[in-house]
Amino acid sequence: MTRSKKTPSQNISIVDVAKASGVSITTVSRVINKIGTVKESNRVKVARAVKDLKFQPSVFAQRLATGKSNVVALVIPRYEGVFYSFYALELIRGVGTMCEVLKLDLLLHLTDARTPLSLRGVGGVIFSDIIGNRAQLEDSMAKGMPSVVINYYVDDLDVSCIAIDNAGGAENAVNYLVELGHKKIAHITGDVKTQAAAKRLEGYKRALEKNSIAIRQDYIFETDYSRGAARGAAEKLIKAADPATAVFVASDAMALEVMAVARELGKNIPNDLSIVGFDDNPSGLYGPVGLTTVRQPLIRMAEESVKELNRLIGLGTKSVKKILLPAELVIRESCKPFTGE
Amino acid sequence: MTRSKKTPSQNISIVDVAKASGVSITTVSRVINKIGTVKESNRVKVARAVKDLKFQPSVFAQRLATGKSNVVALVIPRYEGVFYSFYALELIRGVGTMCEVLKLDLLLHLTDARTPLSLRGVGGVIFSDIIGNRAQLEDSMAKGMPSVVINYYVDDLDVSCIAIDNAGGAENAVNYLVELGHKKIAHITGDVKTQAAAKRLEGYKRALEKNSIAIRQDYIFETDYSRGAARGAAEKLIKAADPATAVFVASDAMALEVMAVARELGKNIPNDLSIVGFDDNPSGLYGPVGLTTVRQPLIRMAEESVKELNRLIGLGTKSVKKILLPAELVIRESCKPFTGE
DNA sequence: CTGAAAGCGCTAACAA
DNA sequence: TTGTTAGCGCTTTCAG
Repeated sequence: MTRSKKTPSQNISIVDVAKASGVSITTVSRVINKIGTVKESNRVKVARAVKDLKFQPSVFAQRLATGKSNVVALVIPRYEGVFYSFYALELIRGVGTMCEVLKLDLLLHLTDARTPLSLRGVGGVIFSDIIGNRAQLEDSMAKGMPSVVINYYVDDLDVSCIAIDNAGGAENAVNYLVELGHKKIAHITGDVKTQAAAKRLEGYKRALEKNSIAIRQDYIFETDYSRGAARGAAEKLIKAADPATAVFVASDAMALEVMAVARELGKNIPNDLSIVGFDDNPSGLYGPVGLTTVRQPLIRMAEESVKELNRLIGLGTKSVKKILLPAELVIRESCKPFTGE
Repeated sequence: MTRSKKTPSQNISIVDVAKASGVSITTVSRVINKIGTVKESNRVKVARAVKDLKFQPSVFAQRLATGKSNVVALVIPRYEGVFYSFYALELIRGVGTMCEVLKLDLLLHLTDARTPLSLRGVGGVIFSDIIGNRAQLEDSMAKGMPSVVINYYVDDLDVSCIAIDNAGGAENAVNYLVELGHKKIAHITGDVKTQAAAKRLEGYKRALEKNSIAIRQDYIFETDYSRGAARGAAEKLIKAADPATAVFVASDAMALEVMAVARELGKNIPNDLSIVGFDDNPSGLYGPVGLTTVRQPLIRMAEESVKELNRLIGLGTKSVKKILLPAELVIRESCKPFTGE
């Protein structure tokens, strides 16, 4: 069985197109790559042959010849809390969509932080968050690989990054509660191993300080972003001897759980407890009272990261950009002014 | 500026390794590809050179030379309801993890069903569901591309597929309700454009028929899998003149919404309404009463699909497998025997 | 404006 | 066991 033309487009190469259109392969290459210096009549001939033969250039040959790759690797730490989230899906959606637009190939790497990444054949890398896998980032940079980090603001490395202003967003949320008259404001954190959760906690503290409200350790509940942990925290929070009148929760998913617990314990939201979440997860819209929350531009962050990476790949240079996107408060119905004494 | 060795491993080629170890590139190639016919002493020499030089073969050159590609494309229709789900994330996680294990590259395609897929350089394709993009599947098959479809049982095409027994799972769920004594059993469907939702509806009807319970159109509420739609359906269902005593809901996310609505309307779960969901979404574990549901082995389905694709790619043949994975009932607290007259 | 020819880095007969 | 050599399909000088 000789290697015959089995499937159209499978074996059609630039040579076939060249023959069919009566020019050299060089000229065909020029047409493919839209290099202007081709006589119109030839361009048309080649174009028709390409159509007729359903020719699609081999990406491998192209990449081998040019040494360039338009593969974008998206690296997501296979970290329980992080991956199972609204965040992960939004991210993949944003990055995926922008890659389709820019004609980039998206390679997905779900990595345990330990194994070194295989970056062969990759043109650039997007690191989604940095959780224990800083070594992978540094490795990538050392290889001269265009890299951008998202959802993590990298201070001490010369790398492009795009993150959300988590501290600022948290501060807005808490300020809002303060303006409503609350003084006893609790915080249910996310997993503080993530920068996002750590920054939200930081913003919470800063807002209290600026408003001269003492920080009470018994009002801070550390969790891992899971609903189970949120439930536990909520129970403690509500049953406390001197309970808070408002709570800022590090994610909407958790905030919804807090709402549920409150209701089960006979509390009314927002009359007995004001709640602010973080994410602007559409789930927060349903349920009896809309969840007041902090909106993070996740899709935009994801899209920007692809654009930035594309810029870096194209440029070949190392000009680095650090972007912090604002997070904005979205007021719905889960907060009430504090009317106690 | 000449093209000098900028970064180690960037320009190291098989030639360098051959020189360093004093053998031909062929021998190096043999060592890389673990072809046995190499004298041990040479194998060691080459291995050391590879280590020292941090040589990593160029995947492009390899693929160009062999004509093979180990890139797996995962095609997910960019379809609102589908992508925003527990399902999508589990799927990506399962496929992603198995690809890392089998050393396959995972290419993610979020596609609108219209644009023809660019499959150049891809070794095989996994179609997640088929929603309006059957043409893409047929195209892929026509090109002789190893293809497998998941979450959609394809009857009429000679293609491997792995799906969940949605009809069977639904039947189990409804049978369980019948066994509990319920006669008025409603169903809130998912988006029946998806096969999964259609099959669940089918299973619901079949179970009723087998139990000689008349199917009532006013007990069937069609939705699009969204929480908003679930809410609307739940309100109608509960406020109906002759309300059902039990409901089988096509997804856990929706079932949770139904629970919430019921509570808001002063109903007690499970005393006033028994609820069964579908998915075994961990969210169903929290909340005051655990959600009885149908567990689908999503991760397993995802993993199997990669294995199957890998088999097809390796085999080169066209032996097709069609697998239906069982969906099992998980009993928790959201259902009670019917004690009415 | 065009084409010949030299690679890109690797694999796979085929000889030795 | 090993090495020689001919491609894989395309891009890119460099001469026309």
